[in-house]
Amino acid sequence: MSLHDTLQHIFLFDTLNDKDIQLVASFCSLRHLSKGEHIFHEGDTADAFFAVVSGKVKIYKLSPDGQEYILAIQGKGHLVAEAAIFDQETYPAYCQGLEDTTLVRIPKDDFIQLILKHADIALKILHAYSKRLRYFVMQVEELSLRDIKSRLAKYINENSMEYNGQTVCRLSISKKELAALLGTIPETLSRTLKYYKDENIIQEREQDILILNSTKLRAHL
Amino acid sequence: MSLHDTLQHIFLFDTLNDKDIQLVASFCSLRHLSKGEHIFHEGDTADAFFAVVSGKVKIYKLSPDGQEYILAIQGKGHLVAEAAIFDQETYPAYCQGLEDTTLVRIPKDDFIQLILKHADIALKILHAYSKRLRYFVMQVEELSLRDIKSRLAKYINENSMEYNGQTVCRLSISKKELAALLGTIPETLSRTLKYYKDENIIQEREQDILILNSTKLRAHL
DNA sequence: CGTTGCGTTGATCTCTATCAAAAAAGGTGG
DNA sequence: CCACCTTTTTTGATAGAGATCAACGCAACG
Repeated sequence: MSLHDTLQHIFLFDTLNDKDIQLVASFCSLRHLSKGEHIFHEGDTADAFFAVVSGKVKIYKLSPDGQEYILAIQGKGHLVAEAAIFDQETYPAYCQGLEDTTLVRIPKDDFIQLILKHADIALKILHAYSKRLRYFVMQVEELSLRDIKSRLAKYINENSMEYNGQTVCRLSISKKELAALLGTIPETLSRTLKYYKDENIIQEREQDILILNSTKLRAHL
Repeated sequence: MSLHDTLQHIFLFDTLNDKDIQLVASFCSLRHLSKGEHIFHEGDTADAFFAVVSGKVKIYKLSPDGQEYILAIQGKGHLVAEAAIFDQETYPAYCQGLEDTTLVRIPKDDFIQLILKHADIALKILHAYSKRLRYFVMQVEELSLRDIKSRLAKYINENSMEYNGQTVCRLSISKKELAALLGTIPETLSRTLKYYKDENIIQEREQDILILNSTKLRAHL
């Protein structure tokens, strides 16, 4: 797929006419990321943000003693680092590919010029910001008011899908990473999963978590 | 001070000419809030956001069992609920006056129209969003990787000022509220303050915390 | 095969919430 | 200004959640 076609499918730009897409294409570029590769590190100069075309990246921070905390995992259609663009000069976290990933790189300065001409794009990115902000408010709330049982239950609940009669949550990330995403450590995650398994609320099968009793699971939310 | 003059001093509008300020004044209004009074509750329809003119408000959430968590305390010059405007329909938290407070109420729909005409205002609010987002990212990081000693040290450090030779942190909120802001309870805050006092790192005097040993304090960050 | 990293399990320890109660601080009405 | 009541703050004792440390099974991989 060409850059032009790719851009048309990014929600930020999907109202633009052909001529304007052409303009956007003139300053955007595709960036491929192998598994484990970084697009940026915390503290790097933030001169661009990204839209995920395919694959998945994790945004994470490191504590002074090296512990990792995952702020978000962004897949197809998500924006990455859009928050760093209108404020400071540097990225506030690390961004690394969880698998082979393709992104569109959107340079800061050109995008600002675009907004000044197309105010409706400003509204769209404001909308994206609002969603992101709401997500973080939720995170803060969770971390300060909920325990790990509850956070895990929420994760499973929100990431499960109906799959020929079964409600399944596919773990597309490692348990180590899930732990970091839930704000805990692998040992505790393992024990919490065991708790739910012992209570016959869930069951593990390869990459999947089968939900046996969604009522009981929701009771932990 | 008239609404017109007040608006001119809000950073969102400080580049507008007199005629446009007139326009903004036509849809904005002043709102006075007594101590303890709410502007909005979680779940209320979000049809406006606010700018604090004087006083102070707290934005907080309640857990199912009634525990309060303060997301932010906003004083003069800050925007309130700007995040709720471009996304969903409802406020995600409560907002209550900590003291007698005056705010400008900015209705959502009119503001969106304004942005479409003045794209530079879009940039300003995007800037405000970025700052807010960065703040929450920091909060999430703190809550998941730092203990309470560290969070308190950070608070004292960031809210202290030089005051004739002394480094002082004025507590403009109650300790109960400070506890809720740090994501803990008053008992634990009290004990943590005691720890720092016993270590001769700080000293309390009326509304103030005197920093006796900022090196040791920073060592806890 | 040895090595390396992930996941699980067990024992222990630390931090923080909870419960209880006293002390201190603030109002309020007389 | 004082007695009274309410709320905040502090202190103590206890319990529980989750981190840490250590060890082991297991799969992937050179």
